[in-house]
Amino acid sequence: LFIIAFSTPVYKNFMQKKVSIKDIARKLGISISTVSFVVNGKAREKRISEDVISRVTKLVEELGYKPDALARSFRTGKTYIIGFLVDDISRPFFSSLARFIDEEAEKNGYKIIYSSTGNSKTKAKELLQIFYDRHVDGYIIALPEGLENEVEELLHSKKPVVLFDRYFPGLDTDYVIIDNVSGTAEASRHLLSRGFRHIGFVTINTIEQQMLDRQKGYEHALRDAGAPVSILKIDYGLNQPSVQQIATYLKKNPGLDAVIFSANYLCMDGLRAIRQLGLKIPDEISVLSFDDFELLELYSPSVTAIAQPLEAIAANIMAVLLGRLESKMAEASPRQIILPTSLKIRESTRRK
Amino acid sequence: LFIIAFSTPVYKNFMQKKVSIKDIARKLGISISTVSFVVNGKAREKRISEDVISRVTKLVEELGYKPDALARSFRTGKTYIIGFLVDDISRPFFSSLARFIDEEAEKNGYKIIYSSTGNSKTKAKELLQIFYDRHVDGYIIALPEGLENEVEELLHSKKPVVLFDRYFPGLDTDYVIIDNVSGTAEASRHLLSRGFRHIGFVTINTIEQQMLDRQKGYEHALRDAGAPVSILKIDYGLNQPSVQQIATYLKKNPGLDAVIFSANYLCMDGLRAIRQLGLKIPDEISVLSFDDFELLELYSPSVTAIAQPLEAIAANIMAVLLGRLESKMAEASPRQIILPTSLKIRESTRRK
DNA sequence: CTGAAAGCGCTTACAG
DNA sequence: CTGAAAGCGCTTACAG
Repeated sequence: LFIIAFSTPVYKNFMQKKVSIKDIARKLGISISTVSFVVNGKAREKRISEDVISRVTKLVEELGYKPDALARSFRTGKTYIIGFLVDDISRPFFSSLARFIDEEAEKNGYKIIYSSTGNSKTKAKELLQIFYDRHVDGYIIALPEGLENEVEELLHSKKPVVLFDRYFPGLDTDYVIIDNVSGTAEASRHLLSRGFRHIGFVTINTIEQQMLDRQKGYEHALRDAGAPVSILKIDYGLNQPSVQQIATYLKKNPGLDAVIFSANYLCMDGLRAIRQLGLKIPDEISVLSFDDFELLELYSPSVTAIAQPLEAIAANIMAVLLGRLESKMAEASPRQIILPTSLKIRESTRRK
Repeated sequence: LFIIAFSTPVYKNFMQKKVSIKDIARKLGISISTVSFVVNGKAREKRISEDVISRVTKLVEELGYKPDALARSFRTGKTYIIGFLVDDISRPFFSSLARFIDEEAEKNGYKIIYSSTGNSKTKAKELLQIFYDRHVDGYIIALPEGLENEVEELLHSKKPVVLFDRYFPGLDTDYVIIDNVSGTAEASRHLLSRGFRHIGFVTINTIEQQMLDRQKGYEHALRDAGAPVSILKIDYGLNQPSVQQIATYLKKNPGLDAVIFSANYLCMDGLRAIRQLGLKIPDEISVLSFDDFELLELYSPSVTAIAQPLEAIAANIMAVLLGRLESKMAEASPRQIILPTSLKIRESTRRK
């Protein structure tokens, strides 16, 4: 970003007025243009003499001059801020990504501002508007259902937009997702290979693409094996809490010997339901979760899970975004990245 | 913040040039000063005629004019950005706070940029510098060990600084913490009242005030009851992982009938150690954790925990910070808020 | 009651 | 090889 290493912490010198480009120019008896060129690494390009370069460099270091970020942003329109829009930053999946993404951004001089939509379409629109108004340089978005049009319009702003977690088949944009179909297919085959035949699948009643894909992987694997398919679609926001819906489902289907929860919050509720019913895992029912998280490894028995490659997701998001920002691939066609999941086999799916 | 309601999403109109204050002024044949006054709600104060006010207001709405955030920040020095510095944004405690804090900030037109120090003092200094360079309006900081001087210097910048989670006794600044001493004291008395006498305490080898306070509460309660004190101080970053250190401690102290883990990451490792040793909770050993999190409620048996009032912490942080930002209490003396914890009694501390 | 103008700290064509 | 100047879009003393 800057070509000069600034070692002096500047906020330690509040008392003295902050140094501006004018100060440097005046003290050296040269113009601010020249100082600007040197500071921005355009000295050679502008053919500034070696002598002037070194005098500027020296004084800049001495006085701890840094171009004011606000003035620069105002002038150039670049804020070095990236907007990160998620359902809920407090969910482990998003907060883990937040950590990795921030670290990657950091290395390139960017900062992240985030916001949680809480799954509200209205809120999501407002937040995108706020990001836009604040001139973020790029967007990282877990696309809320029904926001396809807004995101499409955002693309006209020519700022890079990278979707993740979900995508919308009709949107021709960058995205980084995981291979949901293969993830659940592999998990289903794992259960089948361990002798489970009556495998239930718990999902939510939605049109979200990633949830549909997960269901598809399960259905395909079971049909290929000639095993019966049994799906519970939870209605969120209905009067009945999901723990109860799952408990009812399990009671009504006593023949099930395994169940796949298609999201970690469903698995949490599933574990609660199973505990309520007093079922033993894995002897009475085998459990498998989409999206691994700390609890599953620590639970007794530990729970088999389809893990998302968090670090790889973050790395890919940032590689695409930074690539576009640094205009190495500003005009390249959309990069659509699908990462493999990995199955963490644990005690909850022990062979019958 | 703005007195005018802007309903038209502006990012939907990329094609047409963004409207500036000049456009409004030109179209109405008045000066930009007048437009500015009206837009900033200073019309009455500046005694602008009702006629002009309504004409400006109308056109502003019609064209969807919004003052450019970047220009305004540059001019006024206010960025409406708050810097949030934590150990690790992916930890549930911090990410939950991040969610609440963002929501509160949102209501007042502020955005949050965050950074994780990863417990590195050097990193933390750099990050504070970056926040400073970006002209954040305020700081919310989980004070890293050894950064007291830097934070003290930051106070000279006259931007509000609110510490949370930890504080440094010598620093006369705003902070929001919890009552660690009472938290562990209450927890200890709970165990004693349930018939446990040999209660161990697992903490880390640190000078962090909040960890010392937790230890103090435990020690006081046990001494008051005439019960023996037994403390394990984990050395983080040593060759031996903490799970092993805890397992060794438990093996060497077979007389323990309960153990308090003074942080949730210690409890996680503790649960792993207990599982390794094959000890039954709570029959062979009772477990209690400082800092509640989802896993503890779901674990079998569910684990008793000292819960921090996350929403209250966030609300208090923001109340103090926004109060200072809106200069209602710009010069008031430091607000030092200590919030009570609450004990979530669960199966892991069932009476012997 | 309203406007002309300075200025926030930069970057960048343009001129020489 | 370097400088004078315009301008980014605002806010705010100052003048009338």
